[in-house]
Amino acid sequence: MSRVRLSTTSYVVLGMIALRGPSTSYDLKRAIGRSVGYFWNFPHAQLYSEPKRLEEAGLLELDEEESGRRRKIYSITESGRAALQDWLAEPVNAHFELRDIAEIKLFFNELAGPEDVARLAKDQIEQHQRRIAEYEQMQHRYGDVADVAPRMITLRLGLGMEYAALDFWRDVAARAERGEFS
Amino acid sequence: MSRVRLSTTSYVVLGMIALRGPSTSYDLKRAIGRSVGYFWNFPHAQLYSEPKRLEEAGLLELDEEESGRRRKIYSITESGRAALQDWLAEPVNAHFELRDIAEIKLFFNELAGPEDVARLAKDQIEQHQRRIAEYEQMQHRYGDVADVAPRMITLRLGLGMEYAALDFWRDVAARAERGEFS
DNA sequence: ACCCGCATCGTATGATTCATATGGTTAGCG
DNA sequence: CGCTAACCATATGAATCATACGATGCGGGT
Repeated sequence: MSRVRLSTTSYVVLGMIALRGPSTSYDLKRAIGRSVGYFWNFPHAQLYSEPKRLEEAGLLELDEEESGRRRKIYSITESGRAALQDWLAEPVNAHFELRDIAEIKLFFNELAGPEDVARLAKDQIEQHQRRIAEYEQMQHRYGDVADVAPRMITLRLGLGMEYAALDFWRDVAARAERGEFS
Repeated sequence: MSRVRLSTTSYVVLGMIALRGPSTSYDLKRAIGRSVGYFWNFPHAQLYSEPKRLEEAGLLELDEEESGRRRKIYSITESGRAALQDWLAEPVNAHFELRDIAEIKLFFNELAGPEDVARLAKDQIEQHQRRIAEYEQMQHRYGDVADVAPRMITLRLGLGMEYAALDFWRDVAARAERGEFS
């Protein structure tokens, strides 16, 4: 029950367990992969080490499966829930962070060949179309399942950004076509 | 001139020096802060260690100021330029990555108080308005300065994403108003 | 001329995070 | 009943990160 530093990752773990109920690391990995993972990346190894830390801090409670794999099942404690709620109530002063290699390459277009830019744009268009299809399928499947609907709202933002990106890269492709990067 | 692993950061450094000409680490820090920094984040310390690495690998050339601070001035070598161009020609198979704390908190809205969501939305609206103003000012100032214009194209994507986010959070704020998160 | 204060500039540090490789386990199918 | 594909977990060293601190020099005021 010692005092520990909680990172964003910690709160995602707490939040996921609070939403889903008792979960194993693997459960978390899968649940996060289809949701929060889209706007906060995790190496899965962290989903094994982090719950352990949180358990040692008294924010999670550990239970082991009786048989089979004897997997570790974590559930949230009162003080875990309290920590989470405090965090949710805290103001967010940060702007989102983006890491986009494609944009970097485009920024350096002066140093690249014109066919490089065309290729880049084409690939990005495909990327975003794929992602849009993914999101839309989720929207379609879970959009009006009552007990998950409140979590689906972030999908709208995901889609909005995807469409913005798609439009942009289409425009870049058109410019490349017209020889603007030569 | 040993073989080293080059990261995205490495290429940004190479690219910046290729664009700007001979530069000190501090120059890089500033130039990146107003441009590529918006879609790839750097702790500034890396802009001191990375050029050193690249110099040891023969991709940059080091020159020291004669007087004063004797700052280290880096310029790109032939093999540096070649490495950069190879990278620019490589296809990008990755989708951009996002890290957005606000979205995480919204995802967990079921666990938070309704006034938390309203507050969150309000803050995000301000964040994005501020960022939009920033971008638009850049657009306005440098939009038709011939020698930097080709680098300004990424601004459009930045703006597109900002507007998508702004719309989204306005919608969330309106929903909060209507009591949808209670 | 000189000195003071602020902006400029640079580096070291320990803590986190990360990618990746490797190794068990189990269900279910043939 | 044995085999294989999917499932599950951890260890490791490298890369990244935030942050704190230290140094330098320019400009203005006296």
